Amino acid sequence: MSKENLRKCEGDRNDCPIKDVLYRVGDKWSMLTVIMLSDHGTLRFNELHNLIETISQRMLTVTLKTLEADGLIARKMYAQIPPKVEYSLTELGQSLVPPLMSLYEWANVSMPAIKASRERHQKQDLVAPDNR
Amino acid sequence: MSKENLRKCEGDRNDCPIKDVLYRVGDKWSMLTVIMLSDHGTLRFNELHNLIETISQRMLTVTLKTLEADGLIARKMYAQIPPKVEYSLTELGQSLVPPLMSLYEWANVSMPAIKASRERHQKQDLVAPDNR
DNA sequence: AATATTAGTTACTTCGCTGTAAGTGACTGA
DNA sequence: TCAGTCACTTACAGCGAAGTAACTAATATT
Repeated sequence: MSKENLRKCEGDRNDCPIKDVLYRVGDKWSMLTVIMLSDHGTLRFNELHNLIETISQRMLTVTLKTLEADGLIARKMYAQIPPKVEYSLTELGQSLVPPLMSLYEWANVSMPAIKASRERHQKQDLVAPDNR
Repeated sequence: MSKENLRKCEGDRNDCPIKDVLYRVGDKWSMLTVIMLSDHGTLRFNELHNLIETISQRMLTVTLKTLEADGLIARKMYAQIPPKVEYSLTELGQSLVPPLMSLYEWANVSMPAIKASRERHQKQDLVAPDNR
């Protein structure tokens, strides 16, 4: 059924749903942000900034902007000073959470095996420095 | 249950399973390669190269190397000339397919809405070029 | 002698995502 | 008058992933 679609991935950027989804989901901060909002419901800018300790202000605004432009999060600002802005997941954003979680669970289960495999390969490289 | 773990994502690189999985899965060609192998079972280098039309030889070898180092694919080479090398998914690699597919299905369902949202936002920007 | 085949390697460049640091606006409270 | 708050913006710099193009080994075929 979806096999026909998969073969389209031979093609370029926009025709390939796999590239699509990776481009949307594969950056450094989007998924963390989505998950934080899924976890806490609604958060203000600085609350997000505190939760995702290592993100810079710039990257947080950039991330929030693209997520909002894509309709994954909703932004509600209050006309008051100092400003107050609240972010939350839209329905579309919430629909991302389950597939994301399944990837997350996979990572939790599989990362040990992956890291073990990486180390095995590193050792092999060291053992055979290859005459050249 | 996993909430405790999620909060760890505040921390840095190696402690965060979400960054882990994105780093492993979020590059440009790895997932396409995994899915092609899941779809076709076993493939030779040039067969993969033909299936993923836009990948360069270099990126294909790089991608295959890291996937192999991480234990996601198996590489079997035959001692003959011209060379023959076959790639296939390991069990670990196969375990990645279902979560990947759930993301892929999400993309298929949600991309239209996302693209519509993007266009709506573009228009808004054009309508309000903001006096400066 | 030249060409084709397979599975790569090597050197180099480019692109864009990400990070750093400083500045902004509008108002409040000391 | 000056610092503080909140949610940003802007300009600039860096680095690593990705791309390009040419080259290689070893043999069979013409």
